[in-house]
Parts: sequence; structure tokens; C-alpha cells
Amino acid sequence: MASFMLSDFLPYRLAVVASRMSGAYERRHSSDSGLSVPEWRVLAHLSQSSEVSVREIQTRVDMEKSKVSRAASRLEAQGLVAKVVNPNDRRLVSLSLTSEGKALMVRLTPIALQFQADVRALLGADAEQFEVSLNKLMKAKL
Amino acid sequence: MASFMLSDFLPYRLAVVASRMSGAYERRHSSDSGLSVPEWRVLAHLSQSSEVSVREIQTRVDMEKSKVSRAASRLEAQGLVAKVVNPNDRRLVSLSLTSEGKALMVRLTPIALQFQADVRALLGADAEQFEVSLNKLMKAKL
DNA sequence: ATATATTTGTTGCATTTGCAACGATGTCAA
DNA sequence: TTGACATCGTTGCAAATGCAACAAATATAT
Repeated sequence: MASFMLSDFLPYRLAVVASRMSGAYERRHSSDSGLSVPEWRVLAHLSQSSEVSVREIQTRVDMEKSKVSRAASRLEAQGLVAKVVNPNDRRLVSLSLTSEGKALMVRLTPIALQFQADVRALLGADAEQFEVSLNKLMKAKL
Repeated sequence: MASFMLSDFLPYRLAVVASRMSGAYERRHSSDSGLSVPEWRVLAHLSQSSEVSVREIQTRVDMEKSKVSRAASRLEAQGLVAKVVNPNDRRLVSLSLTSEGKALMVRLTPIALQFQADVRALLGADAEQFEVSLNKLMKAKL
């Protein structure tokens, strides 16, 4: 039997590409934003759905709730996010962007879209098919 | 302008899929092996190239050298890997699998290959093209 | 040969992470 | 209502991580 090749192993390759891509994107915006990846995810999610709980973000954004909670606290300390107890259900916290947070997202969005465009350009004609497969993997119960 | 959609963002999707896939694979073998991901990577790399330094693994396997060093130490403590100073260049450490380490890889290799086959089956006819694109991203300087 | 610079692997340290426990709130049934 | 149970967000804690500093070994230059 041929010896096992880690460099051909799908989970490995995916992890390496994902880590490099996250790093590359982080380098592009961190000098402006100073955000970590978890903070970026929370901020970006809030920009598309204005009033959300920690739990909502946890499920939508694929992060542990403690990670979300801590990222939200850091964002609050930076003045980018407001945390208010939900009056209808006082267990929930309503997270929303401050005007400062919105302003940051206005600056970050074009950077994100440009980065994504660059990646797609790199893939050329295969980009669309690649994303279809990626969606399959997202939906699959791995 | 349409609001930014994190769920469509490539670095995000890639990170989520990679993390889930690594987790799924880890669940399949950890009950047998007890290995963490860094330990698995070092062990798997050693199985395909018998005598290697920490630096070699660091570059080939895309891990910080401290991560490699600590993973190797844990593997040594478990009796799976032998660490010897290289007599030609005494800065280097020669890592190699013990017979116990080889035996573990013999058990793990079919599990890994089966997992990969399952993922490819999930992607169906698109699997090949997906891996071509993944290779493009691996080679790109992101 | 000697001094300087580079490479290699380990370790200290601060930060981040995942997990479980917890208090607080809310739901449901009897 | 009361009591048992579930849900939400935070926090304590141990482990993992990234980075810089470091000692040892080697390479390079003068």
C-alpha cells in the first residue's frame, strides 16, 4: 500500500487554505480596523441584521457562545457595539452596531468585497463551481 | 448597496467548512488514537518521510515551529515518536516513528482514506474540480 | 583564527480557546 | 401558585496558541 500522504488529505488542505486566507484578509484590514477574526464576524453579522442576541450569532456564525460573548464585550469596550438587555426576554442581550460600528463596516465592506473578488479572479472560470462545492460541504452534516 | 453578507464571504465559508471537517475527522479517529490535530499532522508527515527535523515539518505541514516542537514532545511522551540529535548538524533534531507510532498509523490510515472517500462521494462529480481549485489556492501566495 | 551573523529548537509569557458550571430568567405542568 | 425543567449569557479554569527571547550550534566574513 502506498504510504499515506498528508499533503493530499482533504481536511488538511482545507485547513491550510482556510487559515492562510483568513490571515491574508486579516492583514488587509487589521491596520485599519484592529479587529480579530471573531470580532470581525460578530460585527459583520450585526451589519446585516440589526438587533440580535448572542445565541442568534452563535448559531448563524458558527462560533462558541463564550467566544461570541467575549468578542461582543471587546467590541462594546471599543465603542463599536451596544449591548442592551432585551425587555421582552431578560435572558437575552440585544446587540447592535453603534454609529461608530456602522462607520467601520462602511470602510471595511469594500475591502472585503475586493478581497473576495481577488480570490475569485485567482480561481478564474472555476470559481463558481468551487463555491457550489463549498456550499455542498457547508450544508452537509460532516 | 446591498448590505454585506458574511454568509457569502469566502474566507468565512472556507474557515467554517475546514473547522467542521477537521472536527468530523478528529471524532472518527480520536477514540482510537487520542491524537490532537497538530499531533496527527506530525505523525502523518513522519509516516511518509522517515527522518525529519522540526524545521522540515514546520515548512511542509504549515505549523508554527513551537507548535511542532510541542506536538513532537507530546508524541515522544506517548512513545509514538523518537527524538534524536542529528550528529551531522547538532542543531537539528531527527524525528522518527517508533514501532508503536508506525502501528498507530497502520490503524489510522484506512480511517483517513475512508473519511476522504466519504467527502469525495458527497461532492460527487464535482470532487475532482474542487480539489483542482483547492490546489490553486494552496499554491497561491495569499 | 576570531568575531559576527544565522539557523534551530525550546521555553516563558500573555492571550485565546473550549468546556463546564453557574446565576438569572423564563416556560410548562400539575 | 408552586416546583421542576429549559434557556441564555458570563465566567473560572485548564489547555492550546503565537510570538519573542534565548542558548546552542553552525556558517560566514574579515
